[in-house]
Amino acid sequence: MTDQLRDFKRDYYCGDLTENNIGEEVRLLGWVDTVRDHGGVLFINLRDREGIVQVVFDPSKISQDLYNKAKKLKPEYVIGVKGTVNRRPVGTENPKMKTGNIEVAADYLLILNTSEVLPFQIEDNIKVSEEIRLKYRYLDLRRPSMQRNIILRHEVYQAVREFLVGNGFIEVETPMLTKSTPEGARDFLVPSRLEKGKFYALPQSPQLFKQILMVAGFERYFQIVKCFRDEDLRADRQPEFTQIDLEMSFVTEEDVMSLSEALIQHVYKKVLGIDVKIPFRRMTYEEAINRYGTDKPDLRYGLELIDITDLASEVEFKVFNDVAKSGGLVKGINVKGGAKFSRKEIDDLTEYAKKFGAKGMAWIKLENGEATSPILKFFTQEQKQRLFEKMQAEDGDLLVFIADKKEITHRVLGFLRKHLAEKLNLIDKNKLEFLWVVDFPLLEWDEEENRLVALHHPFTSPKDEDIEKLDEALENPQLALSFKSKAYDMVLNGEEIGGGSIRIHTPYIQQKIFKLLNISEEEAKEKFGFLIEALSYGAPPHGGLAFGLDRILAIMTGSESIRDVIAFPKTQKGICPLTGAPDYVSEKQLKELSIKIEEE
RNA sequence: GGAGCCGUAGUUCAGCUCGGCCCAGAACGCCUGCCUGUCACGCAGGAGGUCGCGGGUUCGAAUCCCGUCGGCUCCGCCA
Repeated sequence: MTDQLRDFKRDYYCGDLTENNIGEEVRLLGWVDTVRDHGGVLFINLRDREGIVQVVFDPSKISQDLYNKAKKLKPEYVIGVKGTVNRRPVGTENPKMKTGNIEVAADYLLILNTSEVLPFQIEDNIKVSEEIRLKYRYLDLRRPSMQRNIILRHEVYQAVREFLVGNGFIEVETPMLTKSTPEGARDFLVPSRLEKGKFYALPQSPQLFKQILMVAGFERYFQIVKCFRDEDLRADRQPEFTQIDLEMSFVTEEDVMSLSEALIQHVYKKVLGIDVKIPFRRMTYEEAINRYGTDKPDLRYGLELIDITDLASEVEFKVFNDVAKSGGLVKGINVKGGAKFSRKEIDDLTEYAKKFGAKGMAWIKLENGEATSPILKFFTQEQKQRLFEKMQAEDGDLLVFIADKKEITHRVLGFLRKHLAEKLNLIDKNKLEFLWVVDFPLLEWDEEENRLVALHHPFTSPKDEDIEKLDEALENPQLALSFKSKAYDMVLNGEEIGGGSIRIHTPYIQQKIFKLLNISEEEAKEKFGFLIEALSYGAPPHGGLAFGLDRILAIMTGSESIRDVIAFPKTQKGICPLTGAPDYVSEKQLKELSIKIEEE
């Protein structure tokens, strides 16, 4: 039988007790962390949210009943203890514990609940599969490191609110049951009971609502909000995730960026005490792709891409030559110190490159004053000289090259660069390299759908100079591919942690963009009619941004995956091992919704 | 849709290459006893396993083959 709590109240959290409490009688509540039974004196570590303190049951000083009761204690029993805070006897202090100089001599014990034997121990640095951790998430979350992550998350919410409210932002909730939109990610659908055959969609983001709030005249909106995308999962992608969403009226790109970086600076200072320097570096999309092969470069290390297409067009090596002359791109990376790689390691790099679409990878090893390579025989002495100069090659380096269509060369080298940095341990984990990537293309060509699609989203404003060319582009879609948008991404250590844009705020430009995207007038009206209509009633110029809160937290806490900063995440198959969701529902429920399950 | 790694006591793993000495072993946890200052307490003893699941090969399968399920990482996908 367990005891009732009745009027037993806690005086302190375990971790808050200090030497200043010595002599005080205190009541504590918490979980039995560990038990050390010496046959005589019995020690337990009592744990609550704020920490751990040692509690002593000394049979020579307490009643037989109390001692016998204490003997029953096991890990994770929930107890209340009354006792006196004492200084520990000289020589028995534990410098590893925050409360290691004191202990509580118990004279009263409540056993409020017992615990089954645990599937894993409640401590950090345990090796347990994530599956088990997620199934018993309530135990996993008792571990100090997980408690820290979730509490840090809470502190970030507060810091965000503090900063944004202080800057005139108004927090508004937007609907979770909303309308499916054709562009973008796959929607999660919710069947409507009252409107048979119709479906709500869970929002991929509050994009349209926040724009409408600008039309409604709120000027500055924010929300910490769940978003839903029914796409495949990754370490940094969950089907439901949290955005810090904001939108402002009468602003330029620069206004949104400077406010956003100030927000990040505030959060880092407030939560981690870290000074982040602003303004962040700005880099155009074009520069990012050319130098790093990606639109979210990790600037914590070098390994930049070097263009040797000109030289490649002259050499006899057919692979280089053909690519260079047919409008492709030949680029290389100088892997400093890479000459120590074995032939096997270089072959592995080639295999890695092939995974991302490369047909092969050329390489030159510079070791002991000699150059080893399968391709150098195609180079004249003078060409070699120029190549080494361009690559800034020295003894001990490994030069790797990819020759392919522009997109593939960049893509492959972008992945290779990251892979090499990890392999060579070039990444300083303590560094924070923020940057803004700006001047994104407005549109890109979708091979599958055979039409132009928005790179960001279809409400993103083109640059002013391109707005003037919209009519021309409707005649000649090729021209549209050169358009730049007023979009910007915040990148931290090679991860996109936020992105946004200045939006289109007039109905006629929005309609032209839909036309460019080959969205018919009927479809545009059906899907986005309310937006176009809203824009026609005095919509102010506006723009905003959304941060991926989970990703920011993963970086702040040094977590490998965003699952470690989400209280109840899902597995890669979108399953919640704790609750067993998703699951079948009753025939009755389906019938009410007029839904029939088709057997495979 | 595709690729890779993994799946063996409650947990983390070893055993698998080359089938039999394995009706499977270690550590931690658990149980019992002893132990009056420990804090990774100690000491002695003990319990605990559908080797993910199904099928096949074989005299014999944790081990080889096929299929399947699950977890993780990645590609595609994710405005």
